[in-house]
Amino acid sequence: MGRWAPDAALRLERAALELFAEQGYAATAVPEIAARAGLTTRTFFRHFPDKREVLFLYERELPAVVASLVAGAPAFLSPLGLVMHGFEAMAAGPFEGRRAELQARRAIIGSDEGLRERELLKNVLLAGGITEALSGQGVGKEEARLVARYGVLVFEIALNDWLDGNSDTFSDVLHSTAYRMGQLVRPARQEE
Amino acid sequence: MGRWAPDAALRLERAALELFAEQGYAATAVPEIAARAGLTTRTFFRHFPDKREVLFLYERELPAVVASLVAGAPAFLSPLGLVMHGFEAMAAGPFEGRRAELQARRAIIGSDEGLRERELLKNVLLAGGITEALSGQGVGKEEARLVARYGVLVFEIALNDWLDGNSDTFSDVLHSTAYRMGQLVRPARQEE
DNA sequence: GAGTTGATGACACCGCATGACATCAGGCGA
DNA sequence: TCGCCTGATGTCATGCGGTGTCATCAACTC
Repeated sequence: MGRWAPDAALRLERAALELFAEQGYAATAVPEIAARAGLTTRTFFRHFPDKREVLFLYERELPAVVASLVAGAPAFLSPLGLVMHGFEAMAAGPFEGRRAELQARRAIIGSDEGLRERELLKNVLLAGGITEALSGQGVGKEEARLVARYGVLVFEIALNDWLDGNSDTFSDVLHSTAYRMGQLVRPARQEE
Repeated sequence: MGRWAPDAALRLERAALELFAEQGYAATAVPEIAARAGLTTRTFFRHFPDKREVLFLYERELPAVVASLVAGAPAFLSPLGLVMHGFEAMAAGPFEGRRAELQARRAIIGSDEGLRERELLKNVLLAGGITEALSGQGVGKEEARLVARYGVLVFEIALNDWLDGNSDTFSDVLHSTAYRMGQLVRPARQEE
């Protein structure tokens, strides 16, 4: 390859993030983004199915990555343990260094209801990937479904809390969120 | 009142459901819906902020209803108990008789990704209403947030499972989902 | 060097959504 | 009774989002 710059999607993403930060998401038209990236509107929609999607390029591979982490987790862990193991690896790895970048993204997403919707859908898709990975680890389908959705909920809440603050480690927030959530779901007892 | 039929939104909803069932969501244009309801396109958008929203008219009051049920729940219950109490009342009340209707709606929603997104947003809004109700019951803010999101997740999964089947009661499905979920989050142990 | 491939450009087109102004029946006070 | 006000609706214009279709053209292949 060589005729076209190979990073069209990346250029579009950068241009979009800049423009959204400068003038807001709603006030930015797709032709503007494309122009700043040196491309046309039609090409934008070849790389992204719609305008919102350009904000989620960075997590396109997330389901597959988390799924592979779950697939590589110690087999002796409980289903939920497998999921949290995968998230721990994400928290300590790809996410830890990107707090500022993720905060900027979240500010944009928070400014538009349509973007929040899309983010929720992404979470469900993430849960879908995890469900498959759990099945591959021998977890039953129904169980996998429930655990994946629960795990993603914990991850989502922890991510937001982490981005709200400035000091804690994502791993720490994830841990404490998981613990607190567990306490609330099944308060400590002697029974069973 | 008398000059205009007072149920414009309802007529639009009915027309939309009919057309979506006949020819699909994407293949139905807003002017069609408006025409069948004896109104104009512009009026459609006065009653619904966008095309998708017409499918969620029925649950417009849901957050407030559940919130009031939570607010009226026995005070000795745990936070999660309060939420599940509210959902139980919904399951045994407004939802129980509407399985067919809800199945039809869900079939439409399932056919379009944008509609699924909107449904997810509705769930988050529902969680928001529950969070406030829990706060009013003396539950701490953070705790309320977590419990509300968890409860709504259980409700969402239970609702889908109930609509998948044909025999069980929604209350039963809700109960069993809550129980199974709890087991997965904190497997039975003697500790703590 | 001729054909093929694949990303892009150019153009037309439709549906969604909104702002602005007009319309008109009923309510209400003078 | 008259006339003003209110509020839901109609009408028109406009802009943006998204897609189908065909043309273009550099690189690769044989």
